Amino acid sequence: MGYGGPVAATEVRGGTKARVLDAALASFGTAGFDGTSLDDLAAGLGIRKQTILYHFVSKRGLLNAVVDRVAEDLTGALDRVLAGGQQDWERVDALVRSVFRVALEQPVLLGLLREVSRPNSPGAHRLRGHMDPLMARARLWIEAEMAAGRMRRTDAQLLLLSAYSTVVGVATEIEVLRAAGVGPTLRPVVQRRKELLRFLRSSLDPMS
Amino acid sequence: MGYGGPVAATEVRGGTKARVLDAALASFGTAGFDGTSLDDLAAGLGIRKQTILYHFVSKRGLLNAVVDRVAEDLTGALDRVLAGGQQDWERVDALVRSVFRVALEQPVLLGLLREVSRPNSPGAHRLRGHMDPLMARARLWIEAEMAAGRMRRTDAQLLLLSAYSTVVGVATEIEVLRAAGVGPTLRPVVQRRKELLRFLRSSLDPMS
DNA sequence: CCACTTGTCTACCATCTGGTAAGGGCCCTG
DNA sequence: CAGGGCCCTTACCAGATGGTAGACAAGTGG
Repeated sequence: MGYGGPVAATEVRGGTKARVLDAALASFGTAGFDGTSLDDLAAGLGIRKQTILYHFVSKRGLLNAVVDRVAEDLTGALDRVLAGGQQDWERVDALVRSVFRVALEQPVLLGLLREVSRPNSPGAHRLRGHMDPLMARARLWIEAEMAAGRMRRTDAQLLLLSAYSTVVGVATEIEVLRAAGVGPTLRPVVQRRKELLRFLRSSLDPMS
Repeated sequence: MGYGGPVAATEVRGGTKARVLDAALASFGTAGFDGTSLDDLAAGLGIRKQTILYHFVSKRGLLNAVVDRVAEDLTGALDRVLAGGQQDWERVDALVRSVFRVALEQPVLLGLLREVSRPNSPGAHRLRGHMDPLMARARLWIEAEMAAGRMRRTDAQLLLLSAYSTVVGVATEIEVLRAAGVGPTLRPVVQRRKELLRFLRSSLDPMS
């Protein structure tokens, strides 16, 4: 069967489940959920579709697992930043830079985020389950800062959502650029980061 | 059959073809190409799927027609602006405002644009066929302005692609906001427009 | 050594999909 | 009124899709 027979049955050659997860992330992020067939996905891994279903029960289950992993990656990166001791604006700056770093290191991750951000998309609900607490937490922090006079008063939620969609929009930008045959996409992405930081600063910095 | 029988055969009640086109635009833009089934689309219109295929030959044909219509709408709006006599920066400003106006009036249009901007997406190629000449035209104009010293020197193509993906990104933003239950989306979109204009101005205005 | 669990496979299925073939009502024109 | 084009329909199909059932190999623990 290509790779050399059934092998040791109990999860050898690098963890089938993890490999499926990676491939699914890439496929969902580029071809979309509907555009991904379990048969093709399995074939690409030298595996039968039923093996995928064994690990993830259903296609929806696979999507949920992928969403969970992505959310985990992102919140992990954010938590690591929050563990550092930055304050006020420095913290905002560090958070933004961290998210952009993750995004650049794993573009597929952004692709999935965009795919799943579409309303009525399966997985949108699942993603909200991860994002809502994060957003609420950030919102409370910002509002506390505003109350303490360390940040300027503004609509915290709208600010956060705007920042979020900027990040997701980076996925679109990367794809547009690649479609147009433009090579290294670093510069425009950095440009976006700069814009976002300026936007946040001009909205939050008490020194206008 | 629901709406009251076969009716006058020859295209009555508002033009079946146009109605299909509208519904397809909405469905492709929200559910995506793969996520749209001709049966469902037809059912939503009180029509049989074969009627759709009669008018558009195939699903791909339908997508192409939808892409063509969207491109037509956009280029039409742009041409109308270009017919006006603005010069230099005023022309850029008017073009950006025009595109954003169309985008706000027909959000579905943006949805499709985003869907189709995905590489490997069917329709991506078709869209490029419409966009490339537009882009080339804009690029030549900008470069002429730069040569004449009326605009600052910069990478025109990258600038245009960045502007384009900003507009497409608005679709993501609107969807994110709606998903979060935020009501009127006017303000953030205006914010994006402002950002884009500032970006263009700071890149192009010879008076730094 | 046997019972059990785990991971993968083969076989099969119901449903849905885009698409073809063919027919029929309606209008226009000769 | 006969013929043909236009619009939409019913009937049907081949292929792909997600999912179920069951077998089989290999490791694990008593």
